[in-house]
Amino acid sequence: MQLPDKPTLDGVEDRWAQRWEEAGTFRFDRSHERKTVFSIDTPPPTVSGSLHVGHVFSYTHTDAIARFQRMRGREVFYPMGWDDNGLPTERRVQNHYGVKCDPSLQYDPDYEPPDEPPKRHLSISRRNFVELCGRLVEEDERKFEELWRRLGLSVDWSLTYTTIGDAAQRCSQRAFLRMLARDEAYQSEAPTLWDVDFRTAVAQAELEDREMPGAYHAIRFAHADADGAVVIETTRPELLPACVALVAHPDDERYRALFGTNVLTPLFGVEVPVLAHRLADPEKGTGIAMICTFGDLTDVIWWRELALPTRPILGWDGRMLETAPISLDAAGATDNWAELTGKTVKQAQVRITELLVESGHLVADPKPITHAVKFYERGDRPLEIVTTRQWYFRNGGRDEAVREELLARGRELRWHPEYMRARYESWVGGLNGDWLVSRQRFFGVPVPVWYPLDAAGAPVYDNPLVPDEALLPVDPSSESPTGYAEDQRGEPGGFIGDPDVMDTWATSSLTPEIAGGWEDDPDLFARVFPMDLRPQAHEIIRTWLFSTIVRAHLEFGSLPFTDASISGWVLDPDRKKMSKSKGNVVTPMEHLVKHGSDSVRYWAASGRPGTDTAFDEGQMKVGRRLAIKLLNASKFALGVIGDAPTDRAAITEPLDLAMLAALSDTISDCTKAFEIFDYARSLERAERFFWGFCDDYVELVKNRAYGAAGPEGSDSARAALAIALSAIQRLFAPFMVFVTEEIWSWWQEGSIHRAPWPSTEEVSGLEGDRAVYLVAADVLGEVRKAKSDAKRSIRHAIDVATVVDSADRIDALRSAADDVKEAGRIASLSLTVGDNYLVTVELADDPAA
RNA sequence: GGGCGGUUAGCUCAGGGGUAGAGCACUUCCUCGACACGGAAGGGGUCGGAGGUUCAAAUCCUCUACCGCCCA
Repeated sequence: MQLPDKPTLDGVEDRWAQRWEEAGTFRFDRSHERKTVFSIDTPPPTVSGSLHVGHVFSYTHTDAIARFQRMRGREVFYPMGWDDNGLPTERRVQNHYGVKCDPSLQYDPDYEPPDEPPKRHLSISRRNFVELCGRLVEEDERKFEELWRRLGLSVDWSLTYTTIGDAAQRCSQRAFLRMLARDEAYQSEAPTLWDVDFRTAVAQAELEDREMPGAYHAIRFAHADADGAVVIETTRPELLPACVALVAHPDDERYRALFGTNVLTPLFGVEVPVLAHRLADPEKGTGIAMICTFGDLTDVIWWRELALPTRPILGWDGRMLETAPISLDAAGATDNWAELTGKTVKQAQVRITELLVESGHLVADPKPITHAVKFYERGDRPLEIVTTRQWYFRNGGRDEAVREELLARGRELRWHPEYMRARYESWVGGLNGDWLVSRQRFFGVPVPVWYPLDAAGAPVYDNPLVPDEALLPVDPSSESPTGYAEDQRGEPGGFIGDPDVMDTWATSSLTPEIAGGWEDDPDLFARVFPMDLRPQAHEIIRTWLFSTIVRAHLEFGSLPFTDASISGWVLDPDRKKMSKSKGNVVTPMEHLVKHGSDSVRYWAASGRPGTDTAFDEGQMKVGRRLAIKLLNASKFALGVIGDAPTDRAAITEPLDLAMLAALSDTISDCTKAFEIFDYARSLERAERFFWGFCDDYVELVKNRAYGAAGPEGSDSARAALAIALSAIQRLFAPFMVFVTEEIWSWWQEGSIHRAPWPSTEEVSGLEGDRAVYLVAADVLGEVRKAKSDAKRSIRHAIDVATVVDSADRIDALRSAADDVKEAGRIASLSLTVGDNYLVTVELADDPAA
């Protein structure tokens, strides 16, 4: 045993992180069978910028569970992944280097970005752009790894994967091709939600509603074959040239007579029908609406169900097209159209409103309103709807049977906490279409198909050319399909590559398959899949969790993991969600340095599963205090235990046996809590026992342990202390990973993180009457209180202490009377049976008597 | 509009039929053979509100208010 003179927390993080790496403490041993493995489907953090304290929070929860399982004897498969593919990285690269991607440019192998990002972004080729993305994410990933190591995550760093790496691309493309072969992936040319800034399609899962100001514009449409007019109200007058019909509710008496008649659009004089449809809301505006292709998702439904023509007016860049989709024969129509072309939606709205005023078609001033508008969650402007060819995965959004199967998977999965299941169910229940997976972006996994070109040079989309799985990953924009030469690219009779990449979720929904080496390493895959645990935050249940279940269900007919543990958010001290835009984001490293990693972990582990938790430095200080207490209490207890061997058979004192009974209860509580992934409860139980152990038990027995009552009493106390201390250190090991390793190293061989989790077996047969510990602690507390009330030192001697209590408790106390007297410096202890618990104390005149 | 969670001490939160708890903050005291990066003690709450079940409700049930989130 080697005890430091002055124990300290200084430097424990660096010292032990390095030892763990050298010793391979957390290396996954793949020789274990599936049933002894505990595999974790780690969330790959998005590598675009910096980690924030919310990451530290949730990853600490997972790490505590990983360490518990490891100590319980499971071989833990705990990889780290980096989600580097996708838009966040592209955006970061654009800003960091001041560049933008132009796929029409040629690759420059010697390209170097400017030292200072220029104000006006430089256009570079797709391949150069992707290379810059790769360079930047490598830097970010190094910083992330440094932080994770400092935090003490027990990750096996040799298993690290990235979502843009070859293995992930191969996995993602393979899964795509298999879905294509099973007709679970398909193409469709259809109206699609579109972000005009990113110029890409967006999926339902990536939408959010934002309350935005708008205005109802009341616009008069003249009847085509009769006098008079009908007034509609719209928030989007700029879509007037895209109008294909007016619509009212079939039961709406006001408009019934108009159904089947035609009206003329103002400014453009296009004849459109007045139709009936149940989705027209009589309460909204004037109760009659114009249908445009396309203003919103209801327009899409109307367009489809009423079989209306398509009149697109918006380009992919969100500006009004050059070519009108309508005849411009009507008077003034050509001029009016010319006023709009090239304008953004916003500019067009202003101009068309002016034109409507001039022409007298705007019947009232616009009425300002606030309404929910759909945005891409990362976007800055409202989504538009444009018609494009896209790839979709069937996810139950259009198929009731598949939806039911996925709901059944949600019920099969064990959720922690249980109530999070409701989020999954409401999301799956509300799906309104299949999963749109193609993105018109660059830094992602390419859609692995080509299209043959017919004799006229037009792509034959119905007959895509697919690569052999052995050739994956492929990049169709730089590689040619089997049977074609590169010089046939773009030529009639040749081919073109699909220019799109897949949605980042289309790849990250395969993290269990990527990390587990699906098809690349079948032996590994069989040992880790389905995973035992998916830890993640609640905000991505609809995206990551759901999509992962979809993929595993379709590919394997199983869940991708059996348990999901859902972490909450970190809120700022005012209980607001932390976000970059609010400027209240806390960067973790400074707190790891300031308070110590164990202290920050303690704060994180105090957050109950699923519960949003306020960022609280106070709680970190408590963690710091706990770490120091562990240090000092261990040093002291080990000093008392000494180098002489201890023998559990020597534990005969009732107080020692009572303490061990309480320890047994604690071990049992902590274990049960961890088994249901309630790390916070486990920590709280361990902590409660530990403080009582220090305040009461150690105080009660230290004199006896030093030999005040002879060798037998000392041996009993020393052996009990050794058993308890060992268990305490291990109970805290999943949380206070550095300090527990430190104190374990003073007297034990090997890492505490590979030591067995405490078991009630360790104290079996040693559980005495719990009441002895309880009563002794109660009385000692009364004695302390008496001294404190009298403003005397805790060491002040007592002439006589009298305890009145029930017969049972007096009996229990009698068996620990000598320890109570020693700890309280009580000369005479008088025990009386009575109805009302009472402790009275007579302080000695001489404090040291 | 439907659903989920929350409301307990000044603050942050635990507890989930049997005497209201912890930490922080506050007050007072204590250097005592681990611990001043400490320790002890104390003050402080009609457990959001109203009904109900029960010998007994912070806890179970119903309604309700407010906060947050999910979905439409």
